[in-house]
Amino acid sequence: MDLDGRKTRGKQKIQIKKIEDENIRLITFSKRRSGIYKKACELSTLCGAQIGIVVFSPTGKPFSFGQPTIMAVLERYCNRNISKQPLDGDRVQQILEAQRRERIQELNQTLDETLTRLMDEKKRGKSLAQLIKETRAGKAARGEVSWWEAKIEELSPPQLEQVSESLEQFYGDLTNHMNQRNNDNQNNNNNSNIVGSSISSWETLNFDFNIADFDIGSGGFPDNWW
Amino acid sequence: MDLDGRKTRGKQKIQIKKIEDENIRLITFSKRRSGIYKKACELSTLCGAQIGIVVFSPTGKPFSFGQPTIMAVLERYCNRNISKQPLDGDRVQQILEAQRRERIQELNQTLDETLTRLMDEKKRGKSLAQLIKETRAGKAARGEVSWWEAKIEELSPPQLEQVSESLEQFYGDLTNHMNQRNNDNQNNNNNSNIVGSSISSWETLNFDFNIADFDIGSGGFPDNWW
DNA sequence: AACTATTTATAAGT
DNA sequence: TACTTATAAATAGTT
Repeated sequence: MDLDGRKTRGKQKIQIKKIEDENIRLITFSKRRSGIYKKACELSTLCGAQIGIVVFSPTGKPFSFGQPTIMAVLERYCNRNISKQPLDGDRVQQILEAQRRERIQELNQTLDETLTRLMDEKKRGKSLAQLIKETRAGKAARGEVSWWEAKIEELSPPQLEQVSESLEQFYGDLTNHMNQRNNDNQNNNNNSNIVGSSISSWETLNFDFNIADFDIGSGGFPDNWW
Repeated sequence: MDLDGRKTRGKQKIQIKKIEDENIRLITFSKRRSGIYKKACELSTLCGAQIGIVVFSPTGKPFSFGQPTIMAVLERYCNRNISKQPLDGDRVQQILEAQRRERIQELNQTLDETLTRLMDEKKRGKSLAQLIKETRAGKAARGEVSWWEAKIEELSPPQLEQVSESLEQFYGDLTNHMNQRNNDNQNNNNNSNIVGSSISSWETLNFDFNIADFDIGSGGFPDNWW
């Protein structure tokens, strides 16, 4: 490495992708976590903003930063300012659970209705493929959006929200399905236990980018665009 | 202000203390919040770390960033806090966590690489449709699975978990992206206040069932086919 | 942890 | 809100 005179090569540009070397990864994690904390602290001071950060290391160890405290920020975020006790993860957890369940339940109902309608049509002898096409066409005609055909940039914020919710539902249902086949994941530390769902037998499900709509702007995209 | 020839004075050093001018404070908040999100995103990608950030603006508006989603991170964090689990089990837990994240990261890396390659090829004038088909064919030949073409029933539980996680990531990115465009959705009872994302240039993204794969077996399909 | 040469973030201006 | 510019700050690779 020809440094001709210089002591080091200084900071080198790196690609934003997973660091394969475990040692370097851990060091980088440490350095950058500190950097983010510092930025968070400055933001808080400069702007009088509360901020909370939770981060899990590559080995799964939890870290957090909070101004004034992580729990104060999380509780405020969860709309329960229980200003007395700054420590009650249980409470936060309960609120999160409740909110999520509510949302998922709503979404499942919507899905149920849609599918019930499809099944009714099916009994009248139409092919499913045809029905799905029609459903999609109908939605399009009414300006509605199905999560599987969202054109992100063209959507209004409310529509985006619909897409987002549908995706969440889809995710919840997938998780549910997964746990049906796989009833030995009783770890109490992850999000595997989502409510009962309308979906109980996906045959085959296939996603596909609609290529025509996937065009890229002239400027390329940043390192971390995904 | 004597700039003698220079167009601006560039970045000036500032004291880290509360910015009194309200306009500047708000602008600074916005810029620095974005900066922190970007750092968080990079940390996540580089190190395979989950990270969640909650921040309240000077005016009290909540914002958040999450990888894969703010809720997932907070739930994970809170679960850990409430379950003062056996300490020796803790170590095992960490290892399992780490392994799980490895798989997820691999999957996402594959997706990254695929999409990066697609973008590169696109610049060289090939149609994206053709390229994605080729990519999918290649993966199929190697027995690999992309989340957008998962055939649920054929997947092993670990694979299902990968798909699930990728979907969650996708959902998180979508939500982040969505709120980047939509910073006036302040309903404090849902996940609407998320901003900043790893995704910064989805032009248009489109999902589509691949109808051919969506066919039903000869005997029709069960009551609860979905 | 410390050191530097670079890259990256950003304050101020437009 | 987005872009520009010059400078301050963060950090990759190394010791």
